[in-house]
Amino acid sequence: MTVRVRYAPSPTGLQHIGSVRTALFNYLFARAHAGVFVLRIEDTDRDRYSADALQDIYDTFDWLGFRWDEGPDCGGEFGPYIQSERAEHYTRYAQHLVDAGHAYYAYDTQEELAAQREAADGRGGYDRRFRDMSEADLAPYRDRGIDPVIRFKSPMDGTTTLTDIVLGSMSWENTDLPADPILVKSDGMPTYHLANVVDDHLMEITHILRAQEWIPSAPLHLQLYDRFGWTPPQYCHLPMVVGEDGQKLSKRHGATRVLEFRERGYLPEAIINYLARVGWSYDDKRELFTLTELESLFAAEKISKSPAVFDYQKLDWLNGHYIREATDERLFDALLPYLRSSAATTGVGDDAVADTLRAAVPLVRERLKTLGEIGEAIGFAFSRPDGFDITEMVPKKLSAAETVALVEKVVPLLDGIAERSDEENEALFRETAERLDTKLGNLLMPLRIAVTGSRVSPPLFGSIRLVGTDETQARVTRALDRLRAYSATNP
RNA sequence: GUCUCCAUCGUCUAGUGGUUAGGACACCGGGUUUUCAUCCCGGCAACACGGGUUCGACUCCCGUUGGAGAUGCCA
Repeated sequence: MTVRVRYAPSPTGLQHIGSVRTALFNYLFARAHAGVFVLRIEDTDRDRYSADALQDIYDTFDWLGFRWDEGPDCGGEFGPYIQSERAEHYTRYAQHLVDAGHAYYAYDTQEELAAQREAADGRGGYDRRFRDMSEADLAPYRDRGIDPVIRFKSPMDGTTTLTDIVLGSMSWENTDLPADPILVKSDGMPTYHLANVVDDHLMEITHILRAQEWIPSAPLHLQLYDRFGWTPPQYCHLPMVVGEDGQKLSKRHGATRVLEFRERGYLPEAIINYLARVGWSYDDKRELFTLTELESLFAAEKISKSPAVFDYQKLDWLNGHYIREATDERLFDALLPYLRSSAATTGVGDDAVADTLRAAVPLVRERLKTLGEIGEAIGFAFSRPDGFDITEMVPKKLSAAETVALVEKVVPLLDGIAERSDEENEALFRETAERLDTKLGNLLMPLRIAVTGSRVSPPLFGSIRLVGTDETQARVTRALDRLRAYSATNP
């Protein structure tokens, strides 16, 4: 039997990093077993439906670069793959359950249910009053003019046992379970419970990999399979992804929406590599995995049971790793949009930005954790840094006057500096430092500040090449003037 | 409250009765280096607690504590 798994998001919100982890595990599980990965849109909540959310699903996976084998956009023999287009199935099977005496119509008003819930002190407790009501007793309720729901006749004794691939076996006393959950809402739409069971069966899903938050509803699903006379799929509940406080990951922890990670400059391979490792491991050594490698290495047996904290720092490290590993062309293409939209390049022509970036790629690749940092990293190449504190130019253990003297000696070396190779420049500055009996750093740090405006920058000679000889000389001259003025008033 | 699940360094984790409890991120030192970063080397740091079972428990059982999820005409 071929393995068939599904990712079944509901288009009510933007794709969350935790949901996508579930999608990834499903995808990898399918690939590792030469199976089929299905995308099914669970849009049975008409109130919360959002077209943007639907589009976000497609955009997210386009970006991440892994796809489903069957789905609304590519079809498949088990379609349609959008639940709102499958209404006939749910009503048919719900009616089947009613006819077989496993479900019934209920005519409660929202107010009555709210009152019951309050009386039960938040403990659920539906009173099941329509469960076995006679036709005669039912009549007045039918005339209330409200659209009924269909409720499941949940068992009132016995136990239900779930066998899970990662968690093992767990059992519930049926009396502890919610009383007669709703299968079909008053608007005629199925609830998740009915729709998911019917669809998973019809679509011949063999394994369900979903987050542990679904565990409490698993017994209901099992009971439904039983009433339908179907064999349930294998369950595999995935550990939750939480924030550093152990709570469900949310906005206050940082980015949670997947495309937000793209906006911040994360590479899809970093996201995939990171996500694969939260709640799953390969062995006691390996951290780096490509999607292709994961497709053959993934094993459900290695999924962990306990919740995992989303570690943004580790993601940063991985992202830096993949940035360093990218080819120049790839990195250039990836970086360009970030640089263009950066404040550092406002008013700069597209060609000029691209030319500068092309030259800067080798300079920044080992210095970036995210693509979004590019503007900050080479902003000095686009506009003259004027705001810096002039005392920054003065190296440790030197006075302002001594620094002025040193920089004056260096100015002649600036002629044609951007046209010389790093090796030539380095040799030149080393000779000079030796001749002046000072450290190389004492020559270069003041220059670095003058040219880039910061003590932290890409390698000096490369940075100077981005700026050009003329502009470098202008910046140094200007900084030197400021330093002289400072030196005069602060002897 | 009730039900269910979970519990190894700060974090992600390896470990399946006998290990100096391993790796990675982060952090702290050191080296390379024109700053930063990269890279290399080193260090810090964990089996929640209490009972059992056993010759022997991080590993098995029970309890406690802690955490999480669920308790919807949302998924």
